[in-house]
Amino acid sequence: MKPKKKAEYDPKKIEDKWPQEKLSNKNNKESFSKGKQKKLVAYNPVKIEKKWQSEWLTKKTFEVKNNNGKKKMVLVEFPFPSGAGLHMGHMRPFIAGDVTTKYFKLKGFNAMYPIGWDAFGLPAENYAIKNKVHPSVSTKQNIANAKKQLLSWGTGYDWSREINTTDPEYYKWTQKLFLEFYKTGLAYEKFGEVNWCPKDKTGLANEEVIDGKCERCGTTVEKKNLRQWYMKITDYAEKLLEGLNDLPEWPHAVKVQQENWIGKSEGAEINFELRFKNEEDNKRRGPDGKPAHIPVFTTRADTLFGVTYLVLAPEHLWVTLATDDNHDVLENKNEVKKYLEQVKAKTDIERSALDKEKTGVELKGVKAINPANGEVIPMFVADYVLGGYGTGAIMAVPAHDERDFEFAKKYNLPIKEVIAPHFTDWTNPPQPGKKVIRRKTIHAIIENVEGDKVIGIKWKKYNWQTFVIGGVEEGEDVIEGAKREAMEETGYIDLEFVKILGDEIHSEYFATHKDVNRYADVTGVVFRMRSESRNELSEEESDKHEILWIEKNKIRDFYKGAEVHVLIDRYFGIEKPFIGHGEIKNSDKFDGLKSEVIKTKIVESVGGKIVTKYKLRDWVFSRQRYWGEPIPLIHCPKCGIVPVADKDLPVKLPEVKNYEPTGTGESPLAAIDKWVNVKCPKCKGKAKRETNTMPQWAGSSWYWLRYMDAKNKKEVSSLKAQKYWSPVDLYFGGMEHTTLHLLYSRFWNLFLYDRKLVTVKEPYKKRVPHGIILGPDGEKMSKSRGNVVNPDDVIKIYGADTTRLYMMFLGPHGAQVAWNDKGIVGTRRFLERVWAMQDFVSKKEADDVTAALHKTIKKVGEDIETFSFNTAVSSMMIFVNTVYESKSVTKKSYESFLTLLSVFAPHMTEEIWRNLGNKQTIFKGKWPTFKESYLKSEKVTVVVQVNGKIKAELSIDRDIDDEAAKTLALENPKVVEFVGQSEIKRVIVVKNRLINIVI
RNA sequence: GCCCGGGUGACGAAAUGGUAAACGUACUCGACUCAAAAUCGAGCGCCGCAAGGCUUGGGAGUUCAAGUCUCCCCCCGGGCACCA
Repeated sequence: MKPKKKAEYDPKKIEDKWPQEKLSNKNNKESFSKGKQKKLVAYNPVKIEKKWQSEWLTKKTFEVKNNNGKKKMVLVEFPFPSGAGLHMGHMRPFIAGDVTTKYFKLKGFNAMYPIGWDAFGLPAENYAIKNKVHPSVSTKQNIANAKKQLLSWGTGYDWSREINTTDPEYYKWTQKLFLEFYKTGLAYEKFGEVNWCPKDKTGLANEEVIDGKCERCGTTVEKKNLRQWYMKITDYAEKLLEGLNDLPEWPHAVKVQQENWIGKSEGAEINFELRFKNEEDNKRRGPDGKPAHIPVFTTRADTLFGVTYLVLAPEHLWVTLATDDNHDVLENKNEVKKYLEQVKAKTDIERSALDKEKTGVELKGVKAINPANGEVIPMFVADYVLGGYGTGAIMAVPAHDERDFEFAKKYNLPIKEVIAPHFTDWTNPPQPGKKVIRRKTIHAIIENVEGDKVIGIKWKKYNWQTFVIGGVEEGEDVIEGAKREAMEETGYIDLEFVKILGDEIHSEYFATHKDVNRYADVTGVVFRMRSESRNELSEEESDKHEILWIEKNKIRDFYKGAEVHVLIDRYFGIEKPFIGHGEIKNSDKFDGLKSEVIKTKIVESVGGKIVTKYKLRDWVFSRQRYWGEPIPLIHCPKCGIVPVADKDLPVKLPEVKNYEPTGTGESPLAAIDKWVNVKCPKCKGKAKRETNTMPQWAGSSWYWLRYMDAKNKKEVSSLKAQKYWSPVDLYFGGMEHTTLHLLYSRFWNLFLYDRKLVTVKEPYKKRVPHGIILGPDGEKMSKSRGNVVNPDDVIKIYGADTTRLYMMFLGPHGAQVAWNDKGIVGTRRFLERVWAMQDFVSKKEADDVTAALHKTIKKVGEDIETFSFNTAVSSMMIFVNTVYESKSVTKKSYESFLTLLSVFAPHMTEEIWRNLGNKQTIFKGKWPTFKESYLKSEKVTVVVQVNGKIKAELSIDRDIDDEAAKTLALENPKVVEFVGQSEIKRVIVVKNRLINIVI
């Protein structure tokens, strides 16, 4: 544990260092203003920012209408309004989205930037309990506060579309959509073991358990048997996976993470028949007419002949039955029962700890039969096999699976190889079109007399380092061949054969010296020198390579080829399972075939079936808490579960005093008799409401649809509105939601698409993840660490424009960065300089300024579209620096520049824009266009290299032809000096950039 | 262990295979000032008085040319983790 530097952030301190008056350019106005005329008023963000914020709000500057030209919809994950307010982590994506949307507006798009409140959930409820206010009250306060913050940041949200998941007018539709799932059978009730957070006192979905801990509060999750509602997300596993292919603009990392979470694996189910000790048991037939059997799931059916035992998970039904009081097939029933109890006592984390030694117990009295070869094999129960995946039973192939190997070693079970290792040399791969020659070859390891070193061959021509290698000739066996090669290549003649290193392995490569592709059947052979007697090496041999003595422990460093590691392992007596693919052996009629291609054939030959499995599990959709959407169902003793009628939606949360979680697995709503007891909508008899509520993720699973049609009283979101706005063009958010909200909402959308309630399959065209903002100490911001920086404090000191700009300048949007005030003065200075440019406005400007402006227009536009906000800011700084060289700029250029800057620093640019005499807001203006012709200067600086090293710079005319450039370069005195009398082999000219002279 | 990102000055960082360190911070010097701050101007990777040489985590390779491409290794961040 290294000591961590404590956070040093203290707004007070910074205020001392940078008090308002120091930051404002009280004095510098004199130094810039050319004396005469009126004096420029100092830049004062406090005054300016408030003024424009309220004007934009009252004039509805950022509100958009439906069906109003080319659209863009920019979404940012809507915030949870916590008691602590919005933090730096919110600011980053919110400002990025704001910059981008404002840019689209100026580009002429009807660009929507909506916002709302994801206000249900545990934190709100816990906060309310702690502060002894009703969550509905605290939520209202928190929202008001967060809204104030957002406005003070200068964001351009469309407030006419504001939503709030806890508003009955909103959750009415959440409930309606839930019923849609229910009616289609995709929401179902089940009693069973679920993840339970003892602190939050509620069940959790798989996605909410991270490293065995509650995603919200970090408490270790327990298992509890409960009645819960589930969403059948597994029905959509394939569609969720396939849909990723339709999202070319999503980041690779996000797609990979979702793909892993869905965890598709294609394999086979194969039945293993059982043999009992008692013949009577063997005659029994199951309901399917078949003898007793265990189906196993495997992705490596090609290794079926290598199965040496079977393993069942402790939760496997067969184990449960075999150990109950009604059955008596096991000879060691008590031992097995004891083992099951031991397993049960372990937590999930203990069970899955990787370094843990594998345990298990043989199921004595029962055997399984390998359907491929009829071998009778033992059966085990062991907790390295999971009950919840596949069939809960595996066929163990210790020769080709690490876990099985480990288990087999521990319990002394047979290990049978069925695949010969195969390697392709990727540094020197087989070349397409070349002939493939298959040949027996040898790798000979020759030990010295003392036995502490072996011979290594260093090839002079090919940059290889090998053992003695070579082919086995016709009529020789491998030992003879190896001995012959060894003597030829090394000259040593007194060699004693020691051993052969196991079976053949296969290696494919391009044999450069023979110009063919080699498919080598390699055998490792070990010799020991009895004496050092040696023949003279032929000249041919000694030209080819030199002989080195390698210490045994350095062998691996000397010879690095992958296939050789297997031989070296065998040489040192290290046993390892081979998990790759290769040639099949010991497998009857399949021998000699490639393991990748025979899976299906083996499965067919034993009557198995090809199946696909997913790691994804159904989504536990109910919570035993108060502050969530009530599930709109009624339990009737006669009619069963009856959905609440549409006209009776929303089912409102009852206003109650006591809403603390019970911890019994029942929701606090269950105690509210007045609310619970209702009439059955069907038979009108006595019935009870469902008392579980929906999870945190319900309201956010469809919220973007509501933005499109926020005021609709009749439906969730009209298809007409959706047709215009869908899909969401850009979705800013965090990586932490990849397998939570982002997956859940894709699932809802895919389902609603199938129900024809939405118009597109995938809701978000492009996902833009941001790196998290760390505290000044480089650690995750958290109250307990005391390194939380409040954006409001920063704004108070520097102003919103400076803070926004710095937030964007801090680093690449996708990378995590530590919030550090160290550099923020730089962006403030930049804005001061932009402000002071008001004094530079004149009729003329230098050509440099015009060129710089056009370069900046191009760069800022491109950078915003690729979310490279940091470099957009720096290019604007370069422009301002250029203007400061000549201290004059035309009004037109200044206005163009202000428009670029306005998306980052809206307040100040709006203020100057109006000062310049514009009557309308800058945001009704137009994004400037650049002229290609201004981007190019007449002269360019070209670098002259000699052999790749820079020797001189030339200033030459743009686009002059290569020959002319070459001549100029060769005439340059510096170049002449370096080239001297040397012969010039080549000259490479890269237009307008570089000339490289090779001598 | 596997899968994604990363590793570049004192620091945040930039670089279609083509001048490494743009822009900003910090620092140094100069101007202004009685002085300081602010501001303006200049400098600022390392070694060297200089000429010049070296430099993008380490090692190899491809190329006229590598931070960028290929292979091996080390380190940091994130995700998954006995998924058969």
